[in-house]
Amino acid sequence: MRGPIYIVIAEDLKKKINSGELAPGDSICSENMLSDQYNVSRMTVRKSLTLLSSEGYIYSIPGKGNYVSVPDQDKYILYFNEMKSIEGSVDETKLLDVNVVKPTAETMCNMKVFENQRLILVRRLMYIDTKPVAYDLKYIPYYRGMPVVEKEINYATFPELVGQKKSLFAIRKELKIKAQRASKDVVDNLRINDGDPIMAIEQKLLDDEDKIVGWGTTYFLSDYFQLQAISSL
Amino acid sequence: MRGPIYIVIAEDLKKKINSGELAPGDSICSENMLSDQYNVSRMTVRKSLTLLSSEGYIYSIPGKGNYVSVPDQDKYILYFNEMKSIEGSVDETKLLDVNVVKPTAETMCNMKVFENQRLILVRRLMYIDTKPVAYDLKYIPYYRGMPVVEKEINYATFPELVGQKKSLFAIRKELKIKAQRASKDVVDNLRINDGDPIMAIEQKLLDDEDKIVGWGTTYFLSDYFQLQAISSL
DNA sequence: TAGTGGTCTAGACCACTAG
DNA sequence: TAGTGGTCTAGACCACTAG
Repeated sequence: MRGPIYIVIAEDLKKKINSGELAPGDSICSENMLSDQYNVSRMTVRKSLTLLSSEGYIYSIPGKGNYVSVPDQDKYILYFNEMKSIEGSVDETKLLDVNVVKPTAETMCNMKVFENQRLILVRRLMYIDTKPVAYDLKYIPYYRGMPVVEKEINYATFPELVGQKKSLFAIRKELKIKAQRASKDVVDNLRINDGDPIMAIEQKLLDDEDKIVGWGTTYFLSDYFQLQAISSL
Repeated sequence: MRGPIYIVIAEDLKKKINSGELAPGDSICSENMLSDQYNVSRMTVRKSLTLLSSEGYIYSIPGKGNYVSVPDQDKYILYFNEMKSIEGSVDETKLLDVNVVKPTAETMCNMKVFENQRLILVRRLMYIDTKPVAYDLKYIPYYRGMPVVEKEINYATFPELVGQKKSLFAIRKELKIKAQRASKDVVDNLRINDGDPIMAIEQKLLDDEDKIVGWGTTYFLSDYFQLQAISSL
């Protein structure tokens, strides 16, 4: 139980919250009371409370006091990387082709672009033991003079493909995860049977101005793919 | 750009990181230099840096300095609640049955219990427009004298079923998400065709001593189910 | 040895809450 | 009006880094 005092105070409060002694909505001793109890300055108490607040345990109402939060039961941390997500990891990635294409109705809608805009379409296959286990389609807005270097594309994840200019900090990502029957395109590329179950993960990449800088879907053979998530907090 | 000075300093640094002016690994001006630049006390600068650190933008090496983090590209925030996750939301939940059962090989393995332990098995169906769209199985360790009140179970989420004693803060959860063909049990309950694609979400609940306090799977009709996640940071 | 971040103090002033 | 949390200061001492 050694270490900085502010950690000790924070741990003491955490214990009370975890045990249920302090329930969601309950108020916590005022900062002045805590600094008396622990015989520390108010700033040290505030350091403990700031920590607990940033971890989601408490919140404050200025002028009133600090209170125990209602834990967000539905929030999870998910790790996903289309190049690393496959059980046993991918042996090989094969770049099928890179093309500049006209937008379809689907891509126009999803990427919010007009008919005259051109898109780069990158198609890849991931293999385990020479067996294709994932099929990957990615669209990136095409601008005149953009270099499309195939060598760089092969092993790059989506943000790497897109974020050459901007800092990776500035790129937001959204995932949609669904189970579905394999479509004809997927059946052909993964050499599976019509209607086999597939895990489809759609990725959308947005820059700091909310412009869509990339959109695509990875189709995973369901037997080779599983996502894991853990509760945050 | 008004507001507390420590927020201004933090936003200034964030801008430099987002624009790429400060790249991952780069060192940040020392706390003393920043307090000179902004004409504030070192404690105020430290407040800015603590904020950026807790948000994942920077980290510090004591004795050396503060540095820009390598952003965790693969980390996402996922919201999931088996009672609210269905597109258009569930109209009705039907409790099929609650039974005290002997553990199977599967539950013994997943819940780390022995043959002599008994389990409560709760089976539920979720409906939209009288159509069953999700089938839910949950196991909870049974202890003598445990009340099994059906009324309370019907609309409860998993943590609510389990966490009556402990604080909800103390319960950790793990999800496994996979696409699969419907098994016979699922086919029968959801009244679908053999082999239809299903999204299976397995939940494991652990208490603060890492004991497994609940385990179960929800099988969603894939047409009615989609998960969304957004990049954290 | 000079500089760095980590911890802690004792004070100040503020806006806000609630009796 | 007494008490609360929010911001900020000017100092102190520490262990650590790196020349």
